[in-house]
Amino acid sequence: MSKVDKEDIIRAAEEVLREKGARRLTLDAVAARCGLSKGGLLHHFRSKQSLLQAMLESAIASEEALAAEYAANHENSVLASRIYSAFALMQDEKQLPRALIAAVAEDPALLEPIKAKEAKIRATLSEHCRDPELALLLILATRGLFLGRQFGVLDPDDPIFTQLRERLLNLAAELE
Amino acid sequence: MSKVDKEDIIRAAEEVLREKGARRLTLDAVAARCGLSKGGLLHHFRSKQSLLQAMLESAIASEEALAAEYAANHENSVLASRIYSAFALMQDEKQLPRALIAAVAEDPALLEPIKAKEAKIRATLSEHCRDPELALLLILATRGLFLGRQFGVLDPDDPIFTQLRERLLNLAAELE
DNA sequence: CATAACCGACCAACTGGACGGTATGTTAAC
DNA sequence: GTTAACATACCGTCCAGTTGGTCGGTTATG
Repeated sequence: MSKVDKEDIIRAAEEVLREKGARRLTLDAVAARCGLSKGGLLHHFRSKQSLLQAMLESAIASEEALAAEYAANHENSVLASRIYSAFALMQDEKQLPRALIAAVAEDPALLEPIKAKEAKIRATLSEHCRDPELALLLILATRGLFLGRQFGVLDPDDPIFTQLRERLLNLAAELE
Repeated sequence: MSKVDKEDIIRAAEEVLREKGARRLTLDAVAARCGLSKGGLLHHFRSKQSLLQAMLESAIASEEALAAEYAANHENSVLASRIYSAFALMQDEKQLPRALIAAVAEDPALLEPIKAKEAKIRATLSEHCRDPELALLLILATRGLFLGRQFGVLDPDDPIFTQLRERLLNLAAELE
C-alpha cells in the first residue's frame, strides 16, 4: 500500500466533493477514498474543519502560483495573470477548488482568508490599471464563469470557456 | 395562531440559511423558525429535497418577475433586464436566494432547473444582442457579484455594488 | 337541524442511520 | 523503546423521516 500524505487526502476530499456534493463530504468517505481508515485520516487532520481549511489553503496556493508564473512571463499583467490563473485552475480537474462550496456549507467563517485575498487583489488593481472599475468587472466575469463551472451550472466542455478566455485576456491587455 | 403556508416556510428556511449556514439548515430549525412542529412542516413538504426545490423555484420565479417588470418598462432590454433583476434580488434581504448554496450542498442535481434557465437566457442573448459574447460577459460579471455577496466574500455595503450596477447597465444599453 | 363521516393541518414521540470524534490497539522505522 | 503512521471499535449527537394521534372545520345524510 502506497503511503498517503496530506496532499493525497486533499485530492481525495476534492473528488468526494465533486462526486457526491458537499453534504456527503464526510470523513468516512474521504478516508475510504484514499484507502485509509478514519483514524488514519484524523491522524493527518485533527478535525473536519482543519481538513477544509487545508483544502482552501491548497486552492489559494495553487491560484497564487499560477498567477505568479504568468506574471513572471508577461510585463504589466496584474489583471491578466488573475484571469489566466482562474482559467488554469478551472481546467485542472484534479485540483478543483470545490473546497469553496464545502466551506460555505460547513462554516462561512472559513472564507475569511478568501475575503482577505480578494481585498488585496482589488487594491492592486486600483494601483495598476487605468480603469479599475472595468478591471474588477473582468475579474468578476471570470469568477462568474469559475463558479458556474464549479456549481455544475455550466457544461465544462462549453466552448464559451475558451472564447471568453481569449476575450477577457484581450480586454485585460488594453487596461494595463 | 396564524396559519402557516408554503411561502412562510420558504421564508423561514431562507432565514435559517442566512443565519446558520447551509450545514445547519435542518427541518427542525425551519419548523421552529415558523412555529411549526417537524411533522407539520413535513405535511407541507414531503421531504427536505422538496423544500429545497421549492426554495429554488421561488428564487427563480422572483428573478423572472423582476426581469419581466423591467423589460415591460424598457424597450430592447433583454440583457439589461437580467442585470437589473440580479441586482434587485441581491438587495432584497428578505428573499435572498441562498437556496443555491443549500441546494448545491445537499444535491447538485437540484440545480438542473437553473442550468436550463441559463441556457434559455443565453439563447435569447444571442438573438437580440449585437455582441452576444460581450453580453454574456456582462451577465457573468453580474453573477460574480451576486455569488460573491451570497457567499459572504463581498461586503454587502461595498460601494462597488452601486458603481458596477450603473456601469453594467450602461454597457448593456450599448449592446441592444 | 343534528350528527355522522371525513379531511386538512398540525403535533409529540420515536426510529434508524449517519457522522464527527475518541480511545485503544498494532506495526514498523529509526 | 520511542515515535509516526496507521487500524478497529466505539460513543454521543444530530437529523430526516415515520407513526399515530388531536382538533377544528366542512360536507353529506337522515
